[in-house]
Amino acid sequence: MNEVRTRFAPSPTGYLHIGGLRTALFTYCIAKKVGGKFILRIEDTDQERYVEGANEVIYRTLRAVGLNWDEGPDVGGDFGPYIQTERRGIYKEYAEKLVELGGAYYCFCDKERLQELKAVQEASGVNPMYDRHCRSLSPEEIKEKLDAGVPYVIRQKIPLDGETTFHDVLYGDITVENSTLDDQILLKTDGLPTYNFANVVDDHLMGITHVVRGNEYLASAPKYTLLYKAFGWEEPVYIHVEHIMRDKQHKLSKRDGDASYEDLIAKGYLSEAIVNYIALLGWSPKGEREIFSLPELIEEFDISGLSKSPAIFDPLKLRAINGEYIRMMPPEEFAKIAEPWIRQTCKGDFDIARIALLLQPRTELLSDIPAQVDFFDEMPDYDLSLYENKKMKTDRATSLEVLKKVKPVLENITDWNFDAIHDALFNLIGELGVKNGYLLWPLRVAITGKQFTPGGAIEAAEIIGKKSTLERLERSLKMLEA
RNA sequence: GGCCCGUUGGUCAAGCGGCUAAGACACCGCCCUUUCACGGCGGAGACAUGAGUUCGAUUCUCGUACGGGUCACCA
Repeated sequence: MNEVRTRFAPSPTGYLHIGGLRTALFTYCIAKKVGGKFILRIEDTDQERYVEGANEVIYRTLRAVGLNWDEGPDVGGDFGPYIQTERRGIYKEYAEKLVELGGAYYCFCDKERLQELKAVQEASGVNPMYDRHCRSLSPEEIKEKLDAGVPYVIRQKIPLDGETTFHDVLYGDITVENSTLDDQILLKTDGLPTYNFANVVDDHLMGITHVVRGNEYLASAPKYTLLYKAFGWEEPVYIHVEHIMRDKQHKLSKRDGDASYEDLIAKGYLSEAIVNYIALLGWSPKGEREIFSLPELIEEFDISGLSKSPAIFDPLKLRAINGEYIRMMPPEEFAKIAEPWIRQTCKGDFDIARIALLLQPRTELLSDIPAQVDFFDEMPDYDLSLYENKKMKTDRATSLEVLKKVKPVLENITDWNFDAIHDALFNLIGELGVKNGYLLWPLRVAITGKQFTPGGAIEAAEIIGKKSTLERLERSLKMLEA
């Protein structure tokens, strides 16, 4: 009856890929669904790839989406430290222990020898593998080299024959011949562990019960099983998830421009929509609903819904989900987040809340906004063909005629508001005995200069005000008369 | 190349031996409507392929094709 403990263990590269974020999300859900703990561990054993400030990117992103960790570098916990470089002594200790247990051995081969070996193997068409040169060194030889300070690594001692079965929740049992497994390096010359070793040690020491990780680790998984066996430790439950792809051939990568959470936010996607969408990539809920908040996701999440095949990232679907989230927002909240986007192309003194209200049902992506509101400040130049509309039965001549009649009606409105404009215009429509669109279509064109606008003629007139409406109308009238 | 894994409409996907093979996005049509959206209704579109097992295969087994992963003192 152990407590469920899961971890997200990113490397600080300064960039949180949405595939990684999705892994974190699944990991988080597994723990939270049963009231377990979610742990953050930084895997920074690669000194050469260290990036300044990268940890903050990870913290910031996870917090922004609501994946709060119970234990981690900055919040502490009983199983720390949670940054691998601060645990270096631990790995050395366990590597040496494994040597004693017979599961590992010292290796003094230098890189040159290894390189040569590899070259020869490749040339002869053999799979490159360490030739186990140091595996049979005598204790005396080892001691001698150690005392002499010869640089060394510690390698895993893979059984020479037999086979190893590794179990994954999604893939079931995967059995491989031990002879195909390399005596991989566990502890590097610099005293730091390799990923494969650090993972096993840390997961065990931190009491991790479930591991969700990318499919790229599936091939090395049997070596983990061997490591756990050699230590006499119990293996966690493993769940390997497939990659998020750009297309059938390529993984979604940094250079695609929308592979990271921050890229997406910059493009105007909502945090909640991103989380919701990526959850749906490679996982499917039981029912037909697909809009879930994070708490709902936790409730709904089930490992059995995970998929074994790669999923292509579809910006269009994300966009649609984003639109759903926008429509679900309280209008005031939408107005708040929309304002900076509106202000990009609409600087004038307008009723922003009113504009936001019109925008809300027609915005899927916040970055769509600027182009929608660029006519408020100033009417763009437009082509007179906009007046021609088959369905409204309008053309330049009918438009000119009707707009001439509209002008005095609008001039007579004293209290400029939606209802007043609406009533005045519909009065006129009644008098003329025409269809609404016959009058309203040309009017909208005349004062906005656009084919599509958020809202119709009345809304546009209301927002830009009486003075501007009449000026624009006058200008359009002149264009039509010319 | 060796080893491992995958393959249902354009995309995400449900399905777990018997179904007219769900649903969503995208697409098309209609309705609503002062444009565009929103909303509503409807439509087109899929089990990679060949054997085998079975009364019956999308579902199980094997082969083939295609795709991916992995073969580092990177994670």
